[in-house]
Amino acid sequence: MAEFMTGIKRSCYCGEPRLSDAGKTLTVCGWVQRQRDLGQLIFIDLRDRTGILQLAFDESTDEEVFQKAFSCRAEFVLAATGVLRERTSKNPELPTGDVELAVQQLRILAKSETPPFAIEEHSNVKTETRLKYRYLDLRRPDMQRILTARHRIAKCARDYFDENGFLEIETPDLVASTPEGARDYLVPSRMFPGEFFALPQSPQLYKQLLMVAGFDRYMQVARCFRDEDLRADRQPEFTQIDFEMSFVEQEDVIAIGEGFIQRAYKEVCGIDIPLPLPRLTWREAMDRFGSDKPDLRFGLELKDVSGCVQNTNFKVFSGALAGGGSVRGINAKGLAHKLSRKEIDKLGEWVKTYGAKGLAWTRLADKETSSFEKFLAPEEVKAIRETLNAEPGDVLFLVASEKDTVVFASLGALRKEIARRFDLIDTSKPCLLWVTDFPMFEYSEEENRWVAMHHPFTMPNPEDLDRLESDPGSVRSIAYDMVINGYEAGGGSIRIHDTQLQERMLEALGISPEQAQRRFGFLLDALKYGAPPHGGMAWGLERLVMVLLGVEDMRDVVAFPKVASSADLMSRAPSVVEPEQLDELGIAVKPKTDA
RNA sequence: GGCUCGGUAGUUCAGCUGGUUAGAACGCUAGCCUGUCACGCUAGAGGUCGACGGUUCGAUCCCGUUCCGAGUCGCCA
Repeated sequence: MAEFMTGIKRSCYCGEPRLSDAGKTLTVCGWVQRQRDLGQLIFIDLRDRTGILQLAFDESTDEEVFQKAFSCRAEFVLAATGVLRERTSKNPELPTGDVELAVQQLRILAKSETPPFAIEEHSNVKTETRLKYRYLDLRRPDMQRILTARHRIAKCARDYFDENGFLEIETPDLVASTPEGARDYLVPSRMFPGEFFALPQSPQLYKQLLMVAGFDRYMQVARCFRDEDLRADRQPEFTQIDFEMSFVEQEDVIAIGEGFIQRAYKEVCGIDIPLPLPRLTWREAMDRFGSDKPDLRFGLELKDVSGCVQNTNFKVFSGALAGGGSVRGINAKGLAHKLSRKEIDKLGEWVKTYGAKGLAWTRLADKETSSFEKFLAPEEVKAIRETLNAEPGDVLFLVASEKDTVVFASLGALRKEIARRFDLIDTSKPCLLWVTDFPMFEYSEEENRWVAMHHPFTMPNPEDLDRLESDPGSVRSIAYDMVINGYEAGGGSIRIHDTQLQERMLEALGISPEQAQRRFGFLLDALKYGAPPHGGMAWGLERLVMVLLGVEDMRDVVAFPKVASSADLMSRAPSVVEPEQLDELGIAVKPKTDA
């Protein structure tokens, strides 16, 4: 039978008592980390979210209390009252290691079954088991630390934006579905059978409406939902630190954004981030790093060698150039003796997953070997080597494709892989930057049309406006991403606040006025009633926690995360529902068909 | 949807070319122990080798299907 808290009150956390508190009568509550039974002497390490305190039971302990201590097992929940005293043998490993509680009263508030895994730091238990018993996993000190830091980052955001005149305003979680962008999670409507709400992918439309409504500085810690496949750094439900402001241009938003991240690093990590943050245009980021979220903590920059093989007879290269693509390469400096022929071949197979047809390479070891130089004229080889600054001991990697996107994706990934494999990343300090001047559109092969790279409400660069219809691919937008250590930590844009321009944009995207009216007519209407120039940005809170704490699995920064199939292993969601529930919603579920 | 990897005791793992009774560590249970702190010592319990089917005299091992998990490509305005 469990005991209760009747008549007792916790006086402090387990991690708090110090030698200076010796002699005080304390009551602590927590979980049994470990019980050590030495016969006539029992020690119990009691744990709560602040730390561990040793409880001591000896010949001075009441027999009944001693018997209770004897029966304690891992994860029992205790309340212990006693006198804090100096230890005879101290434990320098523990902040409370100079003292122990000589227990006079002990209540077993709850017993516990033997936990499926030990509740301790750095536990080496597979994700599946941890997630099934997430409430136990979260008892571990590292998880408690992460969620505490997550709270502090969110609080820091609220403080910072509050101090800068922003109001936190909640936008709805049941919204209209907008097929642009990610797949929506749908919620059936009971009142309108056959109709659906969507869960928001972001508060985008609503925060723009708040600008029209005159709340010229808004922020929100907003829950967002995207029904897409998961990754180690992607969950289907996540949180954005979102803000929007009126009467501003890009520089104003960037200044506010930088200010927040500087403060978050200071408050959470104690790290000073110098401002302003460095910037790269999207073009430069792609050309030099093959990525719109480049990790600048290491080199291995891409070089365009198309010019060196302009008139080459080598069909792989000439074909790529003729098709409108390029030939680019990176120089894995000094790695010739660390990268075997076999490993290079494996990398060649690996880049194919990014659409590359292959990987051309030259290994400048004692004996030079190359997969492609024999097909080139000597002056072409010379030019390539010069462009890549090739020296003995280097390995050169080249990718040619008719599509620049393939060249960038392959080399960008290869660059990261080599850095990771050979430990070339300087992790001593974080690397933050802005990537600006994103293209307005990207061509969707799937849909056979231009789609908005950011979203359809993004302001095009006024300098490029005349090419909106004639050459959409060349139009830049007033959009910017904040990149931290190679993660897209946040992003935003200046929005279109002019009705005519917004209509022109939708037309360029191939969205008919009727479609537009149906999907986000309320925003288009609102723009007609005096919309101020506005813009903003949002960070992924989970990404921020990951990058600030150096955590690599997003599940570790979410209290109750989903697994790759987007299921919850603990609650077993999603689950089938009662036929009555479906009836009420007017929904018939298609029976599973055998493949 | 594609590709790759994994599933063996409560946990983390080992298990050779298919062969008698599937092992280790930690954990767990019991006993002993007055200064431990990853206590120590002694003894013990604990297995549908993810599931189903096939090949075989014989399958944890080989084959097929399937379930679950991980990574990744596609996807993620």
